[in-house]
Amino acid sequence: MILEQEIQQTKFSSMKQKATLNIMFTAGWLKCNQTRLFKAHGISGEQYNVLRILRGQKGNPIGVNGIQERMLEKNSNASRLIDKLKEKNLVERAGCISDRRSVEIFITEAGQTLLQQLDDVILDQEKKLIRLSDEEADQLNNLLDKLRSYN
Amino acid sequence: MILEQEIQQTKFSSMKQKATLNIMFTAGWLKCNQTRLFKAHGISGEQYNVLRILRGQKGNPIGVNGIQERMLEKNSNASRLIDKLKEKNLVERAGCISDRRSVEIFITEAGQTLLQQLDDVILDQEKKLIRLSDEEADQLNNLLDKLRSYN
DNA sequence: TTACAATTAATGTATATACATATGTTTGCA
DNA sequence: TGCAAACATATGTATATACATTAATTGTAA
Repeated sequence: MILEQEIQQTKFSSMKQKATLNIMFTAGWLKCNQTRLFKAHGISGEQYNVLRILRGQKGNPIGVNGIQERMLEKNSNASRLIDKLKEKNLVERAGCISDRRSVEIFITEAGQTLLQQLDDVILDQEKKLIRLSDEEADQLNNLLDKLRSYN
Repeated sequence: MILEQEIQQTKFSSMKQKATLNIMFTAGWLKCNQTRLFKAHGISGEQYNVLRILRGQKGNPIGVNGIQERMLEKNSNASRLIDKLKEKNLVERAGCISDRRSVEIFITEAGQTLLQQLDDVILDQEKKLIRLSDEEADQLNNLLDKLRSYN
């Protein structure tokens, strides 16, 4: 369905306004679809995001701040998300010796295992959900990058 | 900045995965920028969204369900958002006579005034924020619509 | 007409976002 | 050295999202 039908709005003040709504609507749609998958595995979308960031570190230490910077939602609260993940034994905290303000976070074996289980499921869902060719997806990526090209 | 720099991730499992992250990241970025504007006027982004839907009705009655359907975030909670708007006298509720389960929601004069104040500010911000030509914005809209073209 | 499913909205609970503030630690510079 | 500013993280509060459940009303089929 085109955006007009989805949100039942026929006119937009500008092409940019329509693009704004379209991006937000599509993001909500994607998130909604993914949430169900994550939930089935006992974590939330943002918790998954944190786990992926930690895996991407390949064992290199990263602090709460570093995680926050890499997150999709900049205003999320890494500190509390890490708490939740620790309760489930998916991550570990370790005080940093060289800077005692900082806390280093690592993904546990259990965390790695969970991510591995999710990898295929997520890719599969994305493949089904996103009705674009690789070429079109690439175009879309370029347009989004350009959209945000503040200086 | 391109997505890779923004979220400091260099490799993606697929073009579609990258597009997913890019859409979510860009939506978060747009939302974050708009939130500040709304806050300055005492409402939240989703409250603004509800007000816009009501204005779009041009006086035609719409129930809580109808609003929910038109919202960008399908899992939001229109009932409670309307509560908040009512507290600020931006909307009114009226019991529906033909169906006593239903409640009809209308935007008040104060709500209209607030929207009018916000209209220009929002458009202006979008104009500054979104670094695309109208043609590119149109392309983006088409790609997003196609992306979601489930049957 | 009654019984039951469908609907409409409200509410309850857990989690997340948005933003301000607090606490402890480090750094830079007078 | 001493002290203010900057920094890293945690916490507090209000709002929103995600989803299940409740309560009232309506539609419908036996």
